[in-house]
Amino acid sequence: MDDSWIDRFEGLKGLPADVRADLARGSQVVYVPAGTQVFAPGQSADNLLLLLEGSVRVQQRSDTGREVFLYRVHAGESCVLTTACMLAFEDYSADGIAETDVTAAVIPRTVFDDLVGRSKLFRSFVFAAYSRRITDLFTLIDDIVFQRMDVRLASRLLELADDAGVVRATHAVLATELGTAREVISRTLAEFHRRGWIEQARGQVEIIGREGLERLVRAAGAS
Amino acid sequence: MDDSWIDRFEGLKGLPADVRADLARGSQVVYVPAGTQVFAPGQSADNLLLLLEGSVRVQQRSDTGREVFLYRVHAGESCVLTTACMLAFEDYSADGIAETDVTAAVIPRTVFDDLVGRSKLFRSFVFAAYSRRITDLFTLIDDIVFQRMDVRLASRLLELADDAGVVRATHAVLATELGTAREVISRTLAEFHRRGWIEQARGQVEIIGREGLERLVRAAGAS
DNA sequence: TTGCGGACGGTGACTTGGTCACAGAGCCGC
DNA sequence: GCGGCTCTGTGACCAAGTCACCGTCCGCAA
Repeated sequence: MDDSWIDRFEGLKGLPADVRADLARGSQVVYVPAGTQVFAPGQSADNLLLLLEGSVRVQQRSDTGREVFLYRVHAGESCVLTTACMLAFEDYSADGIAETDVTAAVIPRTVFDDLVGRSKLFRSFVFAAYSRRITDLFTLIDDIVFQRMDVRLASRLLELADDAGVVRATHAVLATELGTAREVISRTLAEFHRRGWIEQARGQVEIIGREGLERLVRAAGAS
Repeated sequence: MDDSWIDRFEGLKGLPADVRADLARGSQVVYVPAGTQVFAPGQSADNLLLLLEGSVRVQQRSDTGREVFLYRVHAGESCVLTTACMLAFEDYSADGIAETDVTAAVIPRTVFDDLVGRSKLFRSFVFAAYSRRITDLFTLIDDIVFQRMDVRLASRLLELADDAGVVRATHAVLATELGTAREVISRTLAEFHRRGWIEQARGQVEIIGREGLERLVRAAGAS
């Protein structure tokens, strides 16, 4: 039984041997190709996911058919918000979509519940994950309400850029990430380009004036 | 030892006698006058609050000094989001303010942790509370991003009105509730008045055309 | 009683952001 | 090289947030 993946999670390293063994035995490592819907609203979640590789985006579909990006789960993190709904036997109201190919450890409801009951350390792990997500949601709300779009876009570009400073995403994708309209992204990017901070091509943005973007973000004092 | 308050919580009624006794013994019922700051950012929460009477509003203070209303905790509910931060030993980033006089049961960290470990039912209670709050936050975000202000205001007025259809709140208060500016509230209320839905007086709004407001809310298909 | 200060509400001008409609430009398969 | 797709750009318009300022109401103290 391979349990080496457990060590990728900072909060789980110190698990006592018996708990660790039960976790390894009770869970299963799965592979999910990019684009898969990992969980969906109305489908009650029966498993806790711990991401080993890749990333999952979590978003809320609104009545009007539009979507808001809520947060992103990276490797080494857990999609912990589903657990509340899982244990409460309530339906989840958000979508989870694999952005890249994903490997994850799947922990069934019963195993999870047992571990939470038995191990204080596992409890801390779970609640710490909650804490982080919730704080994220709070700052998201704060951003949406008070932060200007250009600042939010600049900050997101810096975040999404690869080592070469290139962001591979269409305007439409960036728009849903920030919960705004495509046109707004187009206009703002045009402005960034006018200031010599970026170059644009179909489906990608290249950052050529990092300092300008960073100055803009800093001037607003956040994120 | 008076433990009758426990029965006010639907999810705790079925607790086994020993767990129930420990909960009653380990916790304490306190009285807090209106206006008290129940918890504050930067002050790590050491207790879980279960509200018996009154209500607490939870809001986030932003860097810019403004505030967003996040949610309201009513009697019979718990302020469960603090628990994550409590167990994770992280600082909470939101304010909690008693809107009315409040009586609440205070459960210290250690007792809470013990109960979560021991009782499956208590676990369900906690996670169900989480689930509800998180879903609330999701719909809040949804509202902020997609819903028109007039709809949100109408819906909030209906929610806050007492039996006589009167809402006691200044425009400024309504503004922070909805995360907008006072002027917007003033203008929107003026419009509602023009349509014969409300009467206004200093510090209060009287609903005289409930149907109009309800129709507006329904037409937008939400809340 | 009057007068003062502070809280509350109203308003106009302006900026930002979201919506709508549509047009052109790049990409791909056939 | 042609249709059909996706992606991007643009102008007009509306909704909402910001700024500046004023009038009004209320409580209170001289």
